[in-house]
Amino acid sequence: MFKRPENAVNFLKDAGIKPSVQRLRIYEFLSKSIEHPTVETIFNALSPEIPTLSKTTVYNTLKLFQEHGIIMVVNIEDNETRYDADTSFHGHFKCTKCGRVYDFPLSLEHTNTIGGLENYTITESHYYLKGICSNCK
Amino acid sequence: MFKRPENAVNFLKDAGIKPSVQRLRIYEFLSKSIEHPTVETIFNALSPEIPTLSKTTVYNTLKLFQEHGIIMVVNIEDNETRYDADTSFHGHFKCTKCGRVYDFPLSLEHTNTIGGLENYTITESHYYLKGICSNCK
DNA sequence: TTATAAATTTGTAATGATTGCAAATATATA
DNA sequence: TATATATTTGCAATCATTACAAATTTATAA
Repeated sequence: MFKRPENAVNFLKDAGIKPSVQRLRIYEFLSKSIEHPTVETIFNALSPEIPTLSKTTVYNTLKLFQEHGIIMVVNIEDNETRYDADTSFHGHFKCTKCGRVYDFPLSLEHTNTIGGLENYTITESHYYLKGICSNCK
Repeated sequence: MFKRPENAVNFLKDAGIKPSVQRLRIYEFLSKSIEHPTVETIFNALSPEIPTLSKTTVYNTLKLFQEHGIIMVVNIEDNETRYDADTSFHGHFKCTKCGRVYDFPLSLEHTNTIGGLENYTITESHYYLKGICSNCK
């Protein structure tokens, strides 16, 4: 289970990112969210608070976060890029009915028991499932 | 390891798809390919053989194949959608250096040992890794 | 075979997410 | 306080994908 940093300012600083208002709000929103929001969702959610916010800033900021390794990209549908503040090894389940994306735990054994990749360096691993969630049944 | 159907005409028919020239060539190309091609790649490869081929046809055909369950979408980068004729349970490894996408075997135990998804119906599972392949090291 | 209907393919225009870029603003430094 | 640097912003450009209607091909019925 993801434990979101209680002090986002220090968390960003520790990651080498200067905590501007925009960056802070975007990180906070993402770390509080359980829905794995898209750029659109983030932008719409923060626009009221930060009326001058630009969508380009959201893109820039998320890219910056990625480069510093504090968020990950969730690529399930080819037409919607989602973001996740939880960078630990875990899986995603997308319900094809309600569209929600859920997290689920995944043990590291999964990666370790993979054959056929001897001598490959693994830097990222992504696991996702699709189907119908219990709510929608 | 994927065993490509030796008779593509019958394979398409069995899947309920009328085997037009375009559909046949596209399926054949995809099933012979090990590179998990994009629409662009497929289009460029087949244009010489089928000079009137339209990119829209490639899109339409791949969507049709998906709907009939004979191909799967490989979504690793958010800006490149790839396709795979192998619909069996297996993983993908993308080398971030050379850009190639490799298959690797994955046992079904992986899916079965997942906790936290009791009462969820799973219809699709995708597993991919990123890193550096042995060739690039 | 020939006319007619249905399916498929095609080209072009529209859409929509993402990126490039340069101006504007804010922050840090001398 | 002036100057340099970093950040944000808005708008235009790009690029993959989709919508759509015309053109072509294939199947069906007379």
